[in-house]
This record gives sequence, structure tokens and C-alpha cells, in this order.
Amino acid sequence: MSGSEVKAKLVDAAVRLLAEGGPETLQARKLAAEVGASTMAVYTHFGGMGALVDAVAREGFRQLSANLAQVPVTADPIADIFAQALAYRATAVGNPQLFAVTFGQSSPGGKRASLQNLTAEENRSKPHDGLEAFGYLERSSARAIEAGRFHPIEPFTAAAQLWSALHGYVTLETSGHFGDDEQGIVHILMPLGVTLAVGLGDTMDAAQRSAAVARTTWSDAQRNANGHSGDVQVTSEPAQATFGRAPDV
Amino acid sequence: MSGSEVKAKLVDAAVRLLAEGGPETLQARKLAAEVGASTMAVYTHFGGMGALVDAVAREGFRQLSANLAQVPVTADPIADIFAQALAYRATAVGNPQLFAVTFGQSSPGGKRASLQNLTAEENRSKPHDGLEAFGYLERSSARAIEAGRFHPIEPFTAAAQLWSALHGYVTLETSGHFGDDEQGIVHILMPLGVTLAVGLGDTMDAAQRSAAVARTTWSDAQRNANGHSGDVQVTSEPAQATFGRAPDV
DNA sequence: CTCCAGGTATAACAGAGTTATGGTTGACTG
DNA sequence: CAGTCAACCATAACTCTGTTATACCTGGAG
Repeated sequence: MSGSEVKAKLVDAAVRLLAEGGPETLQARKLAAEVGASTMAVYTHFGGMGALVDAVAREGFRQLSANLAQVPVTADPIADIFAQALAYRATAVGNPQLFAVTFGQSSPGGKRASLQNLTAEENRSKPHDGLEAFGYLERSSARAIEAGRFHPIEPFTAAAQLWSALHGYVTLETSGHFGDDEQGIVHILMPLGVTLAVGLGDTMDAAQRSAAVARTTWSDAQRNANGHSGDVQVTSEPAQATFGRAPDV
Repeated sequence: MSGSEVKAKLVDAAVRLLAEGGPETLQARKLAAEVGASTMAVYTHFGGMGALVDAVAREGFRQLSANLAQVPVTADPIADIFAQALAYRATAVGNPQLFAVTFGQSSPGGKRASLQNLTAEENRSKPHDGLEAFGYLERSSARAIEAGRFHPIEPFTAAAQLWSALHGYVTLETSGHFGDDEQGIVHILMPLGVTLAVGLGDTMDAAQRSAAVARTTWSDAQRNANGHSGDVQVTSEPAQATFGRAPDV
């Protein structure tokens, strides 16, 4: 068993334990037992629990990006934005623990993932402090502007507004402020998207049509995702179904 | 020194330590030393660190509500919404550590404040899971609808959208995703507010005027807040200036 | 064969939350 | 007024966490 293999297995086990038992189960001893090693593995490969939490956060960003990458690009850029929002929300709801760690909202053992650490390790020119997800919103916004459905503003400005609203809704929903069921999608998230689209230049009719299109496309994609019971697909992680449970702390 | 006095001093010390040194300095032993007692005080009065963190979160909600309560009600409901947004954001930026604990984004010693615990203790019919702040946005929205500047929708719907966007922006800014200086207010938060207002029914001109009004009113209020150097005032806590520093973790 | 470097297990250490215990205090009560 | 009792608290221990020091492999290079 090579060294880097242990490193990957540690992150895998960390994500699994996090999803199953929450932040407090993410402990060096439990982790070591999970991969059949001693606690030293954490220190030889990461240097400490803090760096391991950072690695978990990076994995969360990676899964978020992977899920957004699966959203198809269609002729309707605003329907695409709605679809991206649904994917973003599904990623968070599918594994709220990982989402919380990813955005520094949870600190297992007092070790909060810091943005500096997240961006330090690999400098592959990720935009905006290591969040690829933002790029997807920015590109869709650019297409909406190009298509004349958004006013001619900077795509960055539109994307920053969309991201703020989307991230805020998801954060509040996963925190329990909007109830448990999926009513929030219908009554808050989608209307919020329509409001933003109209405010950015679209007509009410067109925005609502795009929202409806995204909703049905999304439902179909969920149905076609056989093997998983309506969950989000992750392209790269082959066997491990990290999404599927939503345990509460 | 009465018993409940020690309890209050513990929460005070917790808020102070949190603002000064971050979540990891919020420890039973440090806390006890701060109020001149032993660690047992935490257990006789709260039952454990978890309940103390919950109390700190409640205090954060209280300060947030107090700051929003100070925003005056004017004839321009949308300018009032902008002013509420600025107060909300200033509260978070003034003490990001407390804000993080309040919304469960930080877990000192692995003890995250849970919404259940927050609402359980006192049942004074707080709307929406213990967040009074939402009520202010809802009332302003109702007035905007009444004035014909928002479409005739449920005030709850409008407020939920506004809160999502506002909370998302503030969360992302305090997490460092939007840079450190106040450029985010000008380039993201205020345009986001204009977008939402327009999307909810206001005209672009009126929304931008209201935004400008709120900005200047806010700046004046900051200048008139002598004693504090441009910080948010808290009505109830008399001497203790918990706002004023913004330490990083 | 020797040496060496990386990885590991073991065991100990330091610092957290928590708890068991006994002592002090103060008010109520016969 | 003396006794009693409940609340509170200080001390010291206990448990569990991250962390580190140390010695032991193991495999390949010279």
C-alpha cells in the first residue's frame, strides 16, 4: 500500500465519517482505525488534523464543482442558471455536513478550514479564492447578457449577486431556518431566482418559463439517475456514494 | 454575588473572549478564570459548554435584533430595507466570530449551537425559529407592498428572498470570498438590493434613489455615533463595547 | 552487505470537557 | 434561636482528544 494511497483513503474515510456522524466523529483515532493504521498516518501525510480538515474542504469544493459541471449548457442561459442553483442546493442538502466544512461553517475539533490553506496547496489559478463554482454562474450570466436577457453589465456583478442569493438560501435551508421538506424550493428558491432574473433585465414571463423548464429538466435528470435514489451524481468518485444520507448533528 | 449574576458574567466573558481570540479561546477554564470562578460555574449554571455556546448564540441574535431595531422607520420603505441590510452587515462584520457562532457556522470545542436548543429555552413566540431579525424585513416588505413599490405578494415571500440574499452576501463577505475592504458594499451588496427591489416590482430609478438615501443616512448615523469609532451601537449592553475589533481566526 | 530515508506502531504527553466529592453559605423553619 | 436543607462552588480527579518522541520496520541505492 503506497503512501499516497493511504492519504487518499484517509480523506475518503473522513468524508464518510463526516456524513454519517457529523463533525465530532471526525477524530484522528477513529480515522486511523477506519483505514487500518495508527494515528501517526494523519501526521506523516497531513501534518495534523487541521490540514486534514482542509483536505476535506477541498474535496467538498471538488464535489460541488463536479455536480455543477454536470449541468448541461442549453440554449436558455437563464434556465441553466436555475439548473445550476438546483444542483448547488442538492449538493448541500445531500451532504450538509460536508457542505458546512467546505464553507468553514463547521469546525471539527475546533479546526476550521481556512480559505488561505485551501488555496495555498495547489495554485491552479482557481478563480475567486478557490471556488470554481462561481465560474459556472459567471459563464451563464455572460451568456444571458449576450442573449439580451440580462442588462449589459459585468458578468462578475451578476454572478456575485446570484451566488450571494443562492448561497444564502442554501445556508439558511440547511441550517433549518426554512423547514425540512422541499417546500423551500418552490416557495423561496425559485421565486428568488425569478426576482433576480427580472431585476437583472429579464421579463417576468421569460424568467418564469425558464424556471419551469429547469424544474422539469431537473426532475427528469433525477429520475434518470438510476442506481441512486434521486441523488446527485458525482463523476469522479466511482463506487462511494457519499451523497444519500442527511444526518443531523 | 448572586447566582444569575455569575451566569450573565459568564456569557459576557464568553462574548468578549470570542471576539478577541476566536472560537478556540472559548474554554471552560479560561472562562472561569475570567469571571474569577472555577470551571464548575459553567456546569451549575449551564450544564456544560454546549449550553453556554447556545447562550452565546442567543446573545448574538439579541445584538442583531437590537441593531436592526435602531434602524428608523421612514416614509421610504425600500430605503429602510437597504438600511436594515447595512445594519445586518455591520453587525456581522463588527464581530464576525459572534456572528458565526450565532448562525452555527462556528463550533467552539466542537459544540455547535443548534436551532432546537436556541428556541427551546424561552418560548416568547419568536417568528421563524428564533430569528427576530426576519420580522424587520417582513414589516418593511409589507410597507413596500402597501406603498405599491413591490408587487402585491405575501410579505413573507419577499422577506425570505431578501433575507436569503442578504445573509448569503454577509456570509460570503465574512468568509473572505469577497475581499477584505468595503468594496463589496458598493459593488455587490447595494446592486444586489437594487436588483431584488426591481425584481419585486420597484422601478430602477426609485430603487437606486432609495439605495443612495440609505447609504448617506447610514454614513451620517455612523458619524453621529460618537464614543464608538464608526461602529454599530448596541442599546442594551451599557458599558461593554463588544463591537470594535474584527480579529481573524 | 551497509546505509539510509520514509512510513509506521507504540506509548507517552498536554490540554480540553466533565464529574465526584466535600465544604461553605444563606435562607427558611420548627 | 438552632437546625436543616438547597444552592453554589473549589479542588481534584477522570476521560478523551490532538500531538509528539521514539524505536522499529522495510525496501531500495551505493
